[in-house]
Amino acid sequence: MIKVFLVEDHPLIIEGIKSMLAEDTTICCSGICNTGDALMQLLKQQQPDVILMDINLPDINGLELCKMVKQQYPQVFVIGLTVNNQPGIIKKMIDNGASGYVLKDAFKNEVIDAIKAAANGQVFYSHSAASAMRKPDNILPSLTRREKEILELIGDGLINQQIADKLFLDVTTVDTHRKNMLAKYKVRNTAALIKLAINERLI
Amino acid sequence: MIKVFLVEDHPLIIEGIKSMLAEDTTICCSGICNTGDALMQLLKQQQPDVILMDINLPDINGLELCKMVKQQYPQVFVIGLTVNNQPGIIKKMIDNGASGYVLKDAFKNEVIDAIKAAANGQVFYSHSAASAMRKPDNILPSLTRREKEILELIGDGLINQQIADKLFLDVTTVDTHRKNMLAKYKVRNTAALIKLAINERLI
DNA sequence: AAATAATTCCCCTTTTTAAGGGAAGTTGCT
DNA sequence: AGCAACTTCCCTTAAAAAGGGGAATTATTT
Repeated sequence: MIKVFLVEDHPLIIEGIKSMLAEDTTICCSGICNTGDALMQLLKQQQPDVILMDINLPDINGLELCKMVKQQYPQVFVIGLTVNNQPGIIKKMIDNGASGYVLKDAFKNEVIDAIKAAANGQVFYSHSAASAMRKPDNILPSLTRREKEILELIGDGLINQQIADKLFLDVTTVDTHRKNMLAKYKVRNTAALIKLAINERLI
Repeated sequence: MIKVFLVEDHPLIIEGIKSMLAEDTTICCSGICNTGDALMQLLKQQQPDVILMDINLPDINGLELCKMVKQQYPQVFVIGLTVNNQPGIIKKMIDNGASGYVLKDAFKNEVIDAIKAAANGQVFYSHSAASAMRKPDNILPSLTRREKEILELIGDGLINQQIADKLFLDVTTVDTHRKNMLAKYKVRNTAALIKLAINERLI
C-alpha cells in the first residue's frame, strides 16, 4: 500500500485527485493539506511514501517546499503538480529532489503511474510535462534576490532613482542590476524583460 | 433532475467536478466535452439545463463560446469556470449572458449552489468570484486594435521606430498610441504598462 | 582557503521614452 | 447626417534607459 499526502489548495483539484486515486487499491491518500506550512506540521507526526504537491501554494513556493521536505525527510518522494506549464520549472523541481512532475492536463493513469514510479524511487513525467522538458528553452537563468527585488519595482513603474531611494542604494547600482538582467535574458529593453519575467513566473 | 454539460479540457478538473456533482442526487452530468467545438456539436443533438464551462479552452475563448451558446440556445444557462482570477472577465461573462461564475478555488457546495441557482434562472458567484467582482478595478478600459498591435510589439522589445517601420506608420503615431495607453491605464511607464497588460490578459 | 557568484559603486556617450502641447482625416455607429 | 472614437501626424524639451567600459567588497559554495 502506497501512502500518499496531497498538498493542494484548490478543492476542485483535491476532489479530482481523490477520485482518481480511489480507483487504485494499492494507493491510499492519507493526508491532505492546503498549505506548505500545514504539510510541514503533518510531516512531524507521520511521513508518507509520496507527496503530491501543487507548485502554486498560497504560502510558499513549491520549489522551496520541495527542497525543505527533501532536506528533512530524504526518504519521502515528492511529485510536482501544476496547471501552468512553466518551462524551466520542471527541471528546477527535479534539481530540488522531486521524483516526478505531472501537469494538470495529465490523464488519470499518469497520476497513478507517477505515484507508483516515485514509490519505487523512479522519476516520472506526465506526457505533457515530458514534452515541455524537451523544449531547449527550459534552461533560463534565474534571478538573484536583489535582481528579483529590483525587477519587481521596475514592474511597479518605479524609475531607477526611486528604486535606489527605496532600497538605500546608489542609482548606478540599480542601473547595473537592470543591465545585468537585460544581458542575462538577452532582451533588448525593459518591456521585453518584464514580459519574459512575468511569462516565466520569475516575478 | 438538473441536466448538466461540462466543458473542460483538464481531466483532473473533470474528475473533481464529477465527484462533487455525484454527491447531489438532483444533478446529473450527462455530457462532457473538452473543446468548444465539441460542445456545439453536442448541443445540436440535445440541450442541457446548465453548462459548466471552462473559460480557457484549447480551441475557443470562453467569452466567445458563451455568447455563441446563448445566441443559439437562449434557454440554456451557462456558468463560467476558471483557475485564474482575471478581474474584469467575470463582468464580461455576465454581459455575454452567463448565469454565474465559479473560480476553481470554490468549495463543493458552491459549485452545486451555482448550478441550482442557474437552473432557476438566478445568477450565482462563488465566494472568491464575488469578492473579485467587488473590486472596483474590474472596469479597466480595453485596448483598441491598433493599440493592442503596438503593445504586443513593445512587449517583443521593439522600439518606436522599429514598430513604425513594421506597421508602415510614422514614429510619432506609434508614440501617440504609446502615450494614450499610458494615460488610459494611468501608469508611469512602459514597464508598468506591460505588466498590467499581461496580468489583465490584454495581450 | 580558494574560487565563484553576487552586490555594490563609478565613469562616459548615445538612444529612447515621457510629457506637454496641437491638429486633421477616418471609421463606425446611432 | 452627425457624433464619438479611433487613427494618423507634427512640435518641443526633459528625463530615463541602454550600451560601453571598470573595479572593489561581501557572500556563498566547494
